[in-house]
Amino acid sequence: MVNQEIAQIFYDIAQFLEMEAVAFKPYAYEKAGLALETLAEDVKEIYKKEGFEGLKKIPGVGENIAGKIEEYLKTGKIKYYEGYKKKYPVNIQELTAVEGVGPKMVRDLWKYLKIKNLFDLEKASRAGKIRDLPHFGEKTEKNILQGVAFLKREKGRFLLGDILPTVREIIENLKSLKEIKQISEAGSVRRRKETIGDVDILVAASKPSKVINYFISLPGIVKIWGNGPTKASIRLETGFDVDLRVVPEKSYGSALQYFTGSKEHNIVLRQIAINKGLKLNEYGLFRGKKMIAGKTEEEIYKKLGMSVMEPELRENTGEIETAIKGRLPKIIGYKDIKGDLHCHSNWDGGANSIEEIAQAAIKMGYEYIGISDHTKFLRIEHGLNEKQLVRQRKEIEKLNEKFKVQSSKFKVLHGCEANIMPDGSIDIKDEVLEKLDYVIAGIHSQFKMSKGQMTKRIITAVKNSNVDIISHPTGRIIQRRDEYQIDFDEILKAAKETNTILEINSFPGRLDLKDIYIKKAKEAGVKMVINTDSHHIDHLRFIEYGIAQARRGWAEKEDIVNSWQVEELLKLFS
DNA sequence: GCTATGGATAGCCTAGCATCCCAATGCTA
Repeated sequence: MVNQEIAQIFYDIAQFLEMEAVAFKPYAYEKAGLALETLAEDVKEIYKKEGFEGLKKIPGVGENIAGKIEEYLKTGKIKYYEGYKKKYPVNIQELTAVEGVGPKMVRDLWKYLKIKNLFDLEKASRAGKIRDLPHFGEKTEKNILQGVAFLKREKGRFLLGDILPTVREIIENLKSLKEIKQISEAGSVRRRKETIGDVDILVAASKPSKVINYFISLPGIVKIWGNGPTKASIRLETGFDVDLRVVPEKSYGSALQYFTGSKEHNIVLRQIAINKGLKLNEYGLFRGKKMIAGKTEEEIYKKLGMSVMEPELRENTGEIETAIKGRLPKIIGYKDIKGDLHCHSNWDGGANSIEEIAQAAIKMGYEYIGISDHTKFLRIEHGLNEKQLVRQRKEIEKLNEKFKVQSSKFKVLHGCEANIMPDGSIDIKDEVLEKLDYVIAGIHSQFKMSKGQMTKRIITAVKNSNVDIISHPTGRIIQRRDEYQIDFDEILKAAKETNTILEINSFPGRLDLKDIYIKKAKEAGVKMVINTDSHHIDHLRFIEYGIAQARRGWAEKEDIVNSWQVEELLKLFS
């Protein structure tokens, strides 16, 4: 999307301005970039419909920046930006991505050593050329070298699903210290963002130094970035960084609030505090020198005139205004899911039998489980044909009989994950689809179609009366594959008309739908289902990542059909 | 450069830590 391209340019401009130590403008460009990035509509469309004035309605976009957006839409270039690129022909994002390198350093590295990119930076630091520059030293050079090595190895961000288990382990480990009164993850982990830069852990403790010393001696640490009396930062051998911050108990709530973020959310909160004649920082909420709140997050939000909100909502995407009006949604809870409708069994090459999956689901406290194996087009995944689906149905019926005899209310539902062919048709005959409890349809081939074609393809599937659910609707794979070119609004319209459900796929690398689409679907009145797409019973636990994503998209129980009773669900499918 | 207030001007979130140089700056969160 063109939004992304322009946002990227604005981020670059912000960095160039930082290099020149220009006041306040960098913040303005960054803000505009962020607004574009999180904007659901295409700026091209906005400009087409509402022109220059429409651009100015985007928050953080005024006369000048709107002009630059217009210039880009018309010419594909922004002269102001081209000027800076000429003046500083450096890859600023790449260089500032190195831990410890910021715009001012980039400026000096360019000025003295003509360093343009990561390659130059690595070469110069290896050759020991950086240590002799003014305001640089041996230590800085060494840190830069390590930063470069890390960046080359990882792209710098990790999937939430790869990180959360380790974070929980660390927290459990720290809890063994009796000095620790309270502990929580904070930052993007607590907000359950789909990718995590680094991990923040917050502790309230009586003897901070003891906690810090224990923390920096945890197993699996490969590097200690720094440690002071109240904070420490380490890198684990798994590759990601963990920051620990220790605060006194009376400030735990304000520190948790502060370190949970997001940054944008906090900026607005601080502004609200200032408007009320107060000051908010990580130590508390103050009137003059008097602390009026800080022990809990609840009291801080309350004093600022709103109720406390779930961390997943804190992205400054309207949650503060909504909270002030007292209209925060009651978002779906982590225990609200009653069953998983997207599980692959050993019939299509998954790891477990249907009975094993059912038993695992019962253990998770589910009331039902849906078996949805691939269908015949996906030969590589051992997709089932019509005959096999009929045979599979018999096995499931037998299993359900068994549960009935055991007077268990648990139910196995029979579905499939059929393929949406390039023309939008489904690779299984209607008369077989009709006999299943439900049908999931998804795209597994030919991802690169034009926007018009792809939208039409999906809408054709949505309108098929046998199709109940569209799996991983946008097809993106985090850090690996972009979403398909689609007109999401059109798809929503069709889904609403036909009561078709969109999946929130919980697989850590998919999380598809993503949060802004979930919000849009909810607003459009389109129902969703949170599924894991399990190929092994160990994958069933991924459901929490899908739930997190749903929460980030403000979804409530009524929006998520597998938080419903099985009878309601079957009624919807029929 | 944006926003808010009022029609031109003020204000823009805040603090700890490391490094380099011995008080200030830059980076990060």
